[in-house]
Amino acid sequence: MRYSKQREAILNSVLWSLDHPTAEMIYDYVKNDIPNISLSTVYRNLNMLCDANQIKKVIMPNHSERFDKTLEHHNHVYCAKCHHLFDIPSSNNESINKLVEKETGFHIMTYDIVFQGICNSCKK
Amino acid sequence: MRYSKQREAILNSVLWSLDHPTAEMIYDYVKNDIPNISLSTVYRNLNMLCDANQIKKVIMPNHSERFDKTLEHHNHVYCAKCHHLFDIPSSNNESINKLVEKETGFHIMTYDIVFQGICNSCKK
DNA sequence: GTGTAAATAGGAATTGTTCCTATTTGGAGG
DNA sequence: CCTCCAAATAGGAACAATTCCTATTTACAC
Repeated sequence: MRYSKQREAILNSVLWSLDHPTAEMIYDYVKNDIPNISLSTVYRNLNMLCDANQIKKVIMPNHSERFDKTLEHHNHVYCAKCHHLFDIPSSNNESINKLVEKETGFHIMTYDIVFQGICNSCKK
Repeated sequence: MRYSKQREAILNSVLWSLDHPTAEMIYDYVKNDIPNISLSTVYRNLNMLCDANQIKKVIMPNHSERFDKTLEHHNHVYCAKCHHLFDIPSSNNESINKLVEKETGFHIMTYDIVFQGICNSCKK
């Protein structure tokens, strides 16, 4: 993978983000540095960085995909009100994979859990 | 909700299905009975039937949504090779909700788990 | 420097889903 | 049985998210 300043900026915007940005958010942010970057460049590089295991894609049912700098497998909880996505550090990934493998006979490659609810600050 | 033969056919196609059909699959199937049914009618009715708790929508990260005749909350395992989606009957939904509520302070409304891997028959 | 494969910009195309509007239909009340 | 009207439909346009296409630019090996 050859160097490009676009990809560097895209990677940095994910690494520096305190959130789980969408491609659109990354696009808007990187445009400050590289005003004529194109959205397809953002998508292409996000996917390349995922393939290269430098970032992770977070599945978001019925919403656009989000990107995550945290590489370890973990789950997320999504606030139906403020639309923020929060991490849940998870411990026993191996065992849940094994459990499902035993139940189904599948070879499990990956899994994702997205909880949905109302977050603490939205409850008030 | 007033009767319509379109909705009846759509509901039946989900109830009779041995799979987790997509809207497109249901559309193709129902067209046998009602050749000039429109895809928007299929989508509208699938959503109405979900709202009326007669069927369930299954979230499918990066794929089109699927529909399920089984109303109890349960998880799914998706074969990355043959693209079939299988049920995993799950038992302790309450406890996993409570656990996440304790960890995050959220009020959890719902959650979905989709495992991905290679199914038994695709392994061969 | 030069050549070339890889990367980009910009926009078109695709996919999945929802929305819009004129027309049709279920079914309640006469 | 009719009549009426709100609800449902067909058909296609619109939309949102993402991927694809192509001519141009760029990183970097030699």
